Amino acid sequence: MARGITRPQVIDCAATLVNTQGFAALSLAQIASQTGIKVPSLYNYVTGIDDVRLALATRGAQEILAVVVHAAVGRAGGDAIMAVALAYRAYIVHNPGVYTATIQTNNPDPVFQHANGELLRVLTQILAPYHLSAQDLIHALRGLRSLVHGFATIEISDGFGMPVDLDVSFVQMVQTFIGGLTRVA
Amino acid sequence: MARGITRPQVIDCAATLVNTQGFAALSLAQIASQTGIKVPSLYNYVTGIDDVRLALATRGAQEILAVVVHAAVGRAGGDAIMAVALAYRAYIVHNPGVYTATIQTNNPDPVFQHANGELLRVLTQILAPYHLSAQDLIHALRGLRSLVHGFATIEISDGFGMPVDLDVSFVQMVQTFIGGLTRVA
DNA sequence: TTGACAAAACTAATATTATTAGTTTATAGT
DNA sequence: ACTATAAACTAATAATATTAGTTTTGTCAA
Repeated sequence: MARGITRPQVIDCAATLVNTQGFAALSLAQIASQTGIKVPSLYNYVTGIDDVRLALATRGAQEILAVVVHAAVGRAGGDAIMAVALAYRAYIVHNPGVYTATIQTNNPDPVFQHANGELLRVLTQILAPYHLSAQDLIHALRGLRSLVHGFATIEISDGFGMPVDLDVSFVQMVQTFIGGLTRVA
Repeated sequence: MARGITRPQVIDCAATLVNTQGFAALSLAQIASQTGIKVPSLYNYVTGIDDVRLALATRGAQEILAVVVHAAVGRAGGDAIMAVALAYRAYIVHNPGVYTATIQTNNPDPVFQHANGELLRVLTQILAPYHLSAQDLIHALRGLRSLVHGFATIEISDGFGMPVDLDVSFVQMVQTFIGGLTRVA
């Protein structure tokens, strides 16, 4: 009986599980087997399988915020948008399972909400130089999120069949978006 | 014992189920209860729950192809792109469960593959007037798919919090994409 | 009309998962 | 050393998918 497990360890275990085996492969049995305790003992750390999923979602939101902030510092304008988009996409591609958890049905956890709010704030700041109206700012935020989310989720589900460089496709798409911003502004 | 059930009826039932209750709510128990037969009897029509999911995916691919073709006929250029994008998005919003099935892990069903291939062909045809290079064509196809897929999936997961008209955001995003095409060409 | 055959339903049983209840064990503080 | 608590455990239950084997039902030919 492996005494001394912690909740973060359980969520860590779940994260590597979903990232390697896919979100659907998540089960308490898998986590228990990996952490060396029996399934019911997991209830000392989580309230159930849904709690694990929500914890993964919260972790994803925090990690995304971190990489986006890291990409944004010291950059401005289109340069910043491109860096953020690339970082965002890279996170999704390298953490497909956790990202899937992050976009599943809504998460009431205040930590999750806060991370998402901060993300929105950062993206808003990046778009500030374009002096968009309040309406156009919202349209632009939606567009940017759709772009990156759409591309990356198709990418991780292997939806792009063709053998043409994905990086080029992505950069070109984001550049078109940036171009559209300057025209609107 | 409700004799005379057919496989299409089973899949119909599954479709309305996932569209109303969400993809995760799909179960043989639900289908059985709706169709009036017992769970094991469903195995006369499907090989298991995964078969149901694949059938939903195939149906989704066919229906998307249909609405896209319908939107494309008689239009050209940016007009056609906008119409197709709007139709594609409308399908997703009105059939969120089936669409979720469609984008789940890859489907070997030749009917599914054929529908997807045809969809690609239609989109390619719509982009023909822009005289893109083979590479740029692929980039453009990826961009268009990412745009629509990303926006609609965020929309159906309630990811756009703000009370600003979604239609306007979508149209503006697609217009930016169209503008980018003419500049590349 | 009846009897055979096949299709389509059924019951029963098994394995897996999540969950709850109640019990034991280990550890930390007095 | 004793005790209180945290953290593990076993056992049991409910829901799911699946398989095996059985009964019912409808059709078609003798």
